Amino acid sequence: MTDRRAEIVAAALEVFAERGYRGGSLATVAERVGLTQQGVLHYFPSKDALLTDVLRLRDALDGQDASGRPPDADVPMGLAGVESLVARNAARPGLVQCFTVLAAESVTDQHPAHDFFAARYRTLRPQLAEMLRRELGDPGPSGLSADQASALLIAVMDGLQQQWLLEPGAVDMPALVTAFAAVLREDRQCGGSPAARQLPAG
Amino acid sequence: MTDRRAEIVAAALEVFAERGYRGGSLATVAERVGLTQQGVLHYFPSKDALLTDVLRLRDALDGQDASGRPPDADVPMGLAGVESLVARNAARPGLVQCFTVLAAESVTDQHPAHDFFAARYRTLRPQLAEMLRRELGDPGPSGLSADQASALLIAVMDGLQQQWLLEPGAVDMPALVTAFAAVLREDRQCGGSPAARQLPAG
DNA sequence: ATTATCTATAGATCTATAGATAATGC
DNA sequence: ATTATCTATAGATCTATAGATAATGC
Repeated sequence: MTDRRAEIVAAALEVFAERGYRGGSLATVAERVGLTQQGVLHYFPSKDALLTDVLRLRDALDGQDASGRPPDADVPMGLAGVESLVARNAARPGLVQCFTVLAAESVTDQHPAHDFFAARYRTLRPQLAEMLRRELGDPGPSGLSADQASALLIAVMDGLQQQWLLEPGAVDMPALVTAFAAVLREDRQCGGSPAARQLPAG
Repeated sequence: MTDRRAEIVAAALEVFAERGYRGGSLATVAERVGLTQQGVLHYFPSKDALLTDVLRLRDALDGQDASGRPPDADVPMGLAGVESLVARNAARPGLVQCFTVLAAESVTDQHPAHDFFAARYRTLRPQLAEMLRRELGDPGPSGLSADQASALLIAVMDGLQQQWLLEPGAVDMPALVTAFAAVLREDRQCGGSPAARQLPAG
């Protein structure tokens, strides 16, 4: 059954979040779904194959936006969509932890997720840059080029996750991403004096 | 000899960078310094103790600024100092990788570096915030509070490292950090029209 | 005496393969 | 027949302890 496979992938996502890929064992995954380690290997030919499906699941979950729209909708995510994605992630610490831990682990030697994450960032940077270009111009009101703003926005999201996972109460991820987005949009007073306020021409 | 200890710690930093803490073995560290695994354990009572010294070394290396000033100088690092630290780190991928990999791994269950990294961020955020408050005011010219700018600046540095480690040629860390710092300082045109440019009162 | 190393080894793991057994679906 | 699951087990690791041996420093 595909049910069983999905159950195993969900358990593996948890286990990899808690211990990383190298530190998480098939036996632990098996235990959570009430199987032996060999039972898990009936559904996946290897631990690597299981990881591949976990990464696929993560993408699928992330692709759904708040309204539950399918991941491959014709309308791509805007800056507001990024903000709402972060808000949603703040309620899914397990998913965030899995992503953060595996992404960092993937930079290590011969890690099976290396190509996945390299491709993900290589794709995501120009995609977000294109979105920013469309919404804010290039350079945007902040003075950053769309390419710069894209790399920085991704960095902000990843970096805040790291801090948030270590001390959830100390870091308000959605508020900080929104504050950063506001800086990119420059919707704030200009020059420090309220009287001097000028709205961008766009 | 303390020489030997330092040699072992340096090798361990490399190994943990390449494979993480859980994935890096004492045997690999030993091999690099021409000892057996038991020889390494003559100098460190456990793998954990070795990790503790690696984290200490990282702090020591980071504390030195470009001019080689000692880490506990009375004059704390300013925003320009952060920029030059990033520029220096861009030439030390091994050190950066060790930090990034261990920091992410430290959020996993019962990781021996958890408290180290939690304390590091808990300390660093208010320190950087205080620096930003002094240099840029609170809120700063970008409209961000010093606390927000501090968390975001740390996130930018950590997040860019992740992208840079996966594809070094695609991400110019120092330039991006400098661009972000420029946004915090708002040293760019205001409102889009050169004539309307206003310098902050500070 | 102390320090630096080594060999030997206990005791846990871990992944993956082989092959048995039971249940399900033609 | 195929699918799901288990037991058994090979073959690698890994950390840490015990205790031998050689070299160094009083």
